[in-house]
Order: sequence, then structure tokens, then C-alpha cells
Amino acid sequence: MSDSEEAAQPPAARPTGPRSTTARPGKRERLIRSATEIAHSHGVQGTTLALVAKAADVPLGNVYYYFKTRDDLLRAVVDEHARRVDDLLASLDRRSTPRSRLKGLARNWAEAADLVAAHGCPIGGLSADLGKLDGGLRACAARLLRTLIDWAAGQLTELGVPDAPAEAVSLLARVQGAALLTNAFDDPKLLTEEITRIERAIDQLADAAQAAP
Amino acid sequence: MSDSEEAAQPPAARPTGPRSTTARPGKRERLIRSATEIAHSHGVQGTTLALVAKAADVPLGNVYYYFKTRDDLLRAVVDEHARRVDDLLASLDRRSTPRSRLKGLARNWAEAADLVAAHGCPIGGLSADLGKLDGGLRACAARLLRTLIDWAAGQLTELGVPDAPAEAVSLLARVQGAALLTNAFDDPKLLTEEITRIERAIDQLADAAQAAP
DNA sequence: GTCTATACCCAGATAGAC
DNA sequence: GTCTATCTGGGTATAGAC
Repeated sequence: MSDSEEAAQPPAARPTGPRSTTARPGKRERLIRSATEIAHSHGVQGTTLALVAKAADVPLGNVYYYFKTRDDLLRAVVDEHARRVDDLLASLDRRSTPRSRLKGLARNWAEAADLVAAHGCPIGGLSADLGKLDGGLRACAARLLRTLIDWAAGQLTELGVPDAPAEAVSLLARVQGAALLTNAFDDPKLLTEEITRIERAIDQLADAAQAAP
Repeated sequence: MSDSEEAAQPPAARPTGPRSTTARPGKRERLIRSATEIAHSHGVQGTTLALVAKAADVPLGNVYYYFKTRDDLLRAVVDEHARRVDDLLASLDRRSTPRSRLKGLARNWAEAADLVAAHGCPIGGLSADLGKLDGGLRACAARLLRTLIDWAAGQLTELGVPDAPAEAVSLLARVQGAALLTNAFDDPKLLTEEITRIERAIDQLADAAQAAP
């Protein structure tokens, strides 16, 4: 490296695996994935570097080559979720109608009912956990929920639903609350049934908007 | 004490303050109250004995005279919430109609909007936090939510609402989800507006049941 | 770049004087 | 009953050999 201001600069978020097609992802990526999983199952405060390093099969001391501090790793976890949300919304955007897109979003939680029953909603749980921290991480997770609400509000607007932003908040609230109860009672069926009801509510909103334009 | 099997037996949950009318509550009670507050603001994992002892103005070592382990103290926190829930529901039961009782329950969250924005719903947060623990505490918090749902289902049944249990779950889910978003965005208004919408939903359920008995 | 060993701190819990 | 001092374990973070 001729252009040197830092002797050893971490890879800094390469697109995907840096190696050949079949090799497992690089260490940085493995660490992020493990941390994301453990933050979901054990909560943010239970996400210790020892657990993450072990799950990623990376020696503990080596973690600090990729992340200066534990908070940096947690920030990367939020970014990872942001990527996943963007991917999901992009795939939903390919559907033909706003109604189908909104239902697809709701269905997405129902499909993960078992995971949600076991550990809660990854995004909702992360938000709640980060909200109880002291540092700059506090506000960092609300952006995931914000993205989802804004997207839903856009779909509702396209449907001609009046008061779309408030309806979007209600929709997300119903999903998040259902996820919380599902986790509390460890009962996937609660989530699938509640999502069905939410899909009905989406239909009613769409039908009402179509009837009175 | 003539009836001695234990040399020093902790007070074991006396009804209220053991002293004269104006003295502050006993140490055990102060510890429970401080722990309840800190569990709300810092989360269960952030509820350290040092913090609790300091807030209750009790020396750290003395905590163990009242609670054998930290888990015991956390169990006492859940019990404290259970008491508060029972009190709330008992006071609501004095209202004349199920509709008014249900709205009163919803209003209860709206009145605490600032606290919810700052730290989330005490019960929902506790449930989520305990769900991520290993030990026997895991299932212990779901009972608070269970109590609320069962009570709401009873009120809806009395109203003649069909599928009352599922409607009760939906109602609680909406409240809990609204609380989660309110906390994530640190915005009390979000909760008050969402509760208003939930009250409207209660009216609609009641009106519909009355129209078609 | 990678990994071992370890410093350092703060948590829960205990001992024992008072 | 009350409180100080302390033990022990596990957490983040660093030093430094390779």
C-alpha cells in the first residue's frame, strides 16, 4: 500500500465474501452475522464478545481487529438489519399492487412465527434494548422502524387511504405488539392468527378507500 | 420468638410499612420499589444490585438479608407489578359498563405516555427482558400480560362481542405495539393518539355487538 | 493479519465484625 | 439486624509474540 495513513486498516464493509465462490464468508461478516443472531436470542446486553467470537469461530482477541469497540460491532448489527429491511422492501416493491405489498410485509412476520415466539421480533427487540442503553446507540435502532413505517405510509397513500401516516403507525404497532405477546407466551399461533387479522384490516382499508375516492 | 426453626427469617412481604404512619417504608419494600423502577429504566440486565441498593439507600451487603439472590429480587419485582395490575383492574371493575372499563384500561397507558416514551411499557419491557434470560424467570412475566388479556376478554364477553379472546389479544397487542414505537421514537404523542384510535375500536366493537345480539 | 495471554473492572455473592 | 471488606467470575479491552 503506497497510500498509507493507517498502517493496518480494517476491510471496512466489503460487499460480500472477499474470497472464492465456495469459501465461507470472511471473518468480519461472520462476526456481524453471529452478533446479529445472538443479539436476537440473548438481547443486546447478553451479546458478549466471547459468545459472538465463539459462534463466529474467531478468536476473541481478533475481534478487535475488525471492530474497535463492542459498540462498533452493535452498530454493524443495526446496519445489517437495515440492509435486510431494504432488501425485503425492494422485493415487495416488485409486487403489482400496494395492497399485495402491504400484505406481503405482514406475511413476512407470520413466516418467522417460530423465531418470533422463541426470541421476539428482531427489530422490535433491538429497538427496545438499545433504547435502554446510555451512549449514542440509543436512537440508532429507531431508524429501522422508521423505514418500515414510512414505506407502509407510502403504500397506504398510493391506495388513497386517508390519514395514511397514522394508519401506518397503527399497522406496525399491531405487528410489533403481536410479536411481543407471541414471544411472551411462546406461542407462534398467536402471531399467525393476529397477522391474519391484520391482513383483513389492510383489505378493509383498501376497500374503503376504493369505495370513496 | 419461641417458634424457631430459622434463626433470622426475613420479613417475608409484610403488607405495607412496618413502622409508624409517617416513617418511610421498610427496607425490603424500598428495595422492591427501587428495583422495579430501575428494571423499567435500565432493563432487567441493567438492574444491578449496586444501583438498586444505592437508590433504596440500603448498603449493598444488606440486600442479601432480604433477598437470597438477585433472581429472588427480580421475582419480587414481578410480584410488585402483579399487585399493581390487580389494583388497577379492581378499580376499573367499579365502573358501571364493560365499555367504560376497557377504555379505562387503555387510558391508563395514555396517562403514562411520558414514562412510556422514556422507558417503554413496564410490563411489556419486563416480559421481553425476562424472556431472554436462561433460568426459571423466563416464563414468570407472561402472567402479567395473561391477567390483562383474560380480564379484557371477560369484559368483551360481557359486551357480547363474538370471538372475545382473540379481540382481547388484538387490543393488548395494539397497546403494547404502540408503547414499543412510542419508546423507540421517544414521542409521547404517538401513544396518546394511538390510544385514542384504540378507544374508537372499543366503541365499534361495543356498538356492533349491541346492534346484532 | 492472526492469536494467546493477560490487565482491568465491575458484577453477584459471602464472611464476619459490630 | 446491620454493614464493611472481600472473594470469585466473567466482561471489555490491550500487549505483544508470531
